[in-house]
Amino acid sequence: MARRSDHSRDEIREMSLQAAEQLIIAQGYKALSARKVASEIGYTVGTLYLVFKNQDEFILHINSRTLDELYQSMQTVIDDHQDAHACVLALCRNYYDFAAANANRWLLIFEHALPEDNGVPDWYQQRIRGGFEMLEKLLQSLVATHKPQQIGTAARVLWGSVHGITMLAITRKLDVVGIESVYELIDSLVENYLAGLTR
Amino acid sequence: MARRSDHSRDEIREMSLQAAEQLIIAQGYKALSARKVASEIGYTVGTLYLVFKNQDEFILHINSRTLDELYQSMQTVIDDHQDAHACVLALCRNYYDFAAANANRWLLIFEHALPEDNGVPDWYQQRIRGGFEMLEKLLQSLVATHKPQQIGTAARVLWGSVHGITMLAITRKLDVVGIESVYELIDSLVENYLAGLTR
DNA sequence: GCACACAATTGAACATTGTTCAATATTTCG
DNA sequence: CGAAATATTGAACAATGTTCAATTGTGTGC
Repeated sequence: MARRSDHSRDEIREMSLQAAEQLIIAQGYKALSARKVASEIGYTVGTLYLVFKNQDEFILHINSRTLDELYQSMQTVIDDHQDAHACVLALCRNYYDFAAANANRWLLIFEHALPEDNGVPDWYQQRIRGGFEMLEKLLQSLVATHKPQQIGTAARVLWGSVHGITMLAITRKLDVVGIESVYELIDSLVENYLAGLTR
Repeated sequence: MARRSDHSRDEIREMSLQAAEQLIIAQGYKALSARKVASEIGYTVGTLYLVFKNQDEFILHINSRTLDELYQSMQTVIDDHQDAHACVLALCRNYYDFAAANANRWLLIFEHALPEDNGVPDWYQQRIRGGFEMLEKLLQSLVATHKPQQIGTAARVLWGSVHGITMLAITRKLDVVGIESVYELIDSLVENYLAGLTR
């Protein structure tokens, strides 16, 4: 039996999350199970329930870490660009790149959510808001003449659209095979939508 | 015991699919289970496996029926509009309306798909293609000067974008509560993207 | 009408899942 | 060193998808 001082609660949390991520990366979210994670970190199921309330909360934390990584990669893109227009385009491509490179973890974020999900905790709702705010700042300098509300709308349209194209592309529902690359779709969206906005 | 002549295989298929749809509509896709469906139609689990290969195939048929309904509603919209521009806009709104009105069944279409899904049967892949073709025809008359490949791209961009906005709206990930309605987002997408295309 | 063969249907069985919690092992403290 | 506190276990429960030998109903040939 593992001794109680071998690892702190936080260490067990961290180990569990890492083990879960490895499982998901390697075999997809359906392969995730409490027993597998527990045995991977050298503990048993019961211990996991000391540290996470239940599987929902566990997955919420996994998703939160994935979102953190995504936002971090977005920040890098923002830091690398002077021109706002080029930056928006790069950000949208980056969203697809991230999703493609981390498909299984990224999919978990959306497989898990239910329509009746009123119970999503505040800290998670905040995480979601984070992405929009980055985009809103950029759009603000791009279409300076627009009202804040219009910019909020534009940010949501772009975010949702790129998300949709990415989602369908990754789950192979776009009926696109090599002919048009996903970049082409994203570029078409961004260029034409922004052109329409600033017309 | 139900007698063997009480229902044909096709009747059992139909009854199973209807029972499953009721379950999903009422309680979401997670409430779907072979035993529940079986007991609902007055048979037992084993019978279901005479009629469907496994749960994956079962869900595929449920989704196929949902897609049929969606396409049917799209066809109605198309028949009701003369003007191509207005028709595209109405179609996009219709996509959200359908998804909102049939949230649980519509979500199942996307919860179920995996990235490694090479094994999606042809007849299902064809069903997916159906949506694009409707949109492509419309866009053809709208941006007649464009090459067929560009129209294919535009159809995929619009489809994916509306899908993404709809998905995030329905799963409450758009951080939009009343302020901007989803129609506003869809209208903004369609008007500005089409304006960009025809500029 | 009866027995036999065939086919439809069952439901027990298996492995696996999330989750709980009394029992146990280990550490800490007086 | 003994006792109290706490960390950890793992058996137990209900539910899942899936299989398949056993059973039961039906139709056919005599």
